[in-house]
Amino acid sequence: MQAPTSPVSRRERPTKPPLSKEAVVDVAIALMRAEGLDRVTMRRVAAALDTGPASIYVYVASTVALHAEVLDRVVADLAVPEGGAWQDRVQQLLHAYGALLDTHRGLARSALVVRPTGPAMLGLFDALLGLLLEGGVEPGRGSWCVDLLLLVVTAAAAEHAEPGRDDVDAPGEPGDGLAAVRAGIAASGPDRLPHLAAHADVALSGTPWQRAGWQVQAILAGAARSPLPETEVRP
Amino acid sequence: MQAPTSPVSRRERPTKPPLSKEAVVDVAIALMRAEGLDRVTMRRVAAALDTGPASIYVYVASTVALHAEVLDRVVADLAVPEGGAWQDRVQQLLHAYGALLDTHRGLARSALVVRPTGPAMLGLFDALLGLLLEGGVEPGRGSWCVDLLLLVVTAAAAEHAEPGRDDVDAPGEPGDGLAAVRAGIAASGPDRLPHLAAHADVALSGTPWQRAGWQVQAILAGAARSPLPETEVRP
DNA sequence: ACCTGAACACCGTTCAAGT
DNA sequence: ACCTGAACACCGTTCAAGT
Repeated sequence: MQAPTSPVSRRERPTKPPLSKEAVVDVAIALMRAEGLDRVTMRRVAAALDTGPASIYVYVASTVALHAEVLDRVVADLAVPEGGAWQDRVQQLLHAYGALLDTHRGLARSALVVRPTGPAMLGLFDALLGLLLEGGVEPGRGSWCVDLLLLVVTAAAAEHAEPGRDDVDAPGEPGDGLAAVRAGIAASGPDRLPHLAAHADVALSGTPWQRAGWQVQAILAGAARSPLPETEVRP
Repeated sequence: MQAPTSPVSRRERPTKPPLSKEAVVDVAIALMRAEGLDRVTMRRVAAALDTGPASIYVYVASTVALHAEVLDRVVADLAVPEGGAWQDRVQQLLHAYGALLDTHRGLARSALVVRPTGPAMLGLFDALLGLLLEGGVEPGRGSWCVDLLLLVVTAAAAEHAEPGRDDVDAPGEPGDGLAAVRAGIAASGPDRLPHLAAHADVALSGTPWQRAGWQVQAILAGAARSPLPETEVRP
């Protein structure tokens, strides 16, 4: 059921490959689409390029740097929505970003951890900040708000990607976070978890995306009402 | 500069160790305090207990399960604040949780990824939910809000833990996210990142904790004003 | 029945040696 | 000068064999 070792093998490129940062990231993305980002390792990328792992370090500083590069390349495909109210455009852009993370296995988890600084990611940040400014949000608030919005969407995507890792889905197995929580509540009992036990149904309701949608709304609603702390600029 | 292979070696326990889930987690925590959670591996825990890695799998299902167990044990030390307004108590409890994540190297990053379901973590969730209910927040909103609050604090702790991994600190080095962002903005230029370039100072201001503090306030402010979507309970 | 030695199948990263 | 083979120092997990 598993493909042979090199999904991008010399069969696809009979001539010697040119070897460049671009080529490395290309191969990494192909590998990710085929098997998920956590199988995109220095050694596998090197193997797909018919060379040793040391060669990759000429173009990319580390494995996490490679993963960050992949994320940035993928994010570069996002387009800023044009029509409609600024809140709707924020929601559309965040939705598109979430969908992007969702279609590339393992990418969301990585994005949750890396704090990416590539040009495309900064472009996304800038676009969202622009929309908030358009909505009259003050720049300092706006930046922190964008931070938070991206975090929420990324976390939702990572959570949504949780269950079946390779298989279709494994109900009740480890990885089924919802069932684990339900079991945990039952195990502790209503004495130790009075509020959770009383409201378990509503507390565990909704998909990660529904939750994220509400959270985004709540953040936007709250941002306009919360003043910044004193410390605003640091030298 | 590096300690010998087993920080918890047979020198500390000259007699045969009893071997139990408790003992395994104890050793894991000791190892984490000494070297950080990402050095808490099955093999090292096994070595510290003078046995082979296979033995650990009798008590813990996997490495991430072990890390989750460590988190839960550490969180169990949190106490719910008693006096004051509910908002202040929420903030105090979140602050304590953040400080906890902050004092154990590598723990925040792990917490960001695992979605823990241990009794202590559920207890923290329950306590926060209780405080929101006390503040008149509706249970469904409250649960999603607690989710978001914990996410924000965890992400702040993970970000704060970024810079010097082993060394004191390495300014300008990879890992200095702030400098990387600044460099990225400069590299793209004000044409491609108009809003970020215009507001770079204020956008990059504040520590992760200051940012998280504001975000928590904004979330609490927004939660009271955002209605739930239609889907509330699922069977 | 319960535990574990040894093996399998991988990793990231470095550096001395080659072209 | 630039690239990389080979080595170093690890991993998680499994399973057949031991007690």
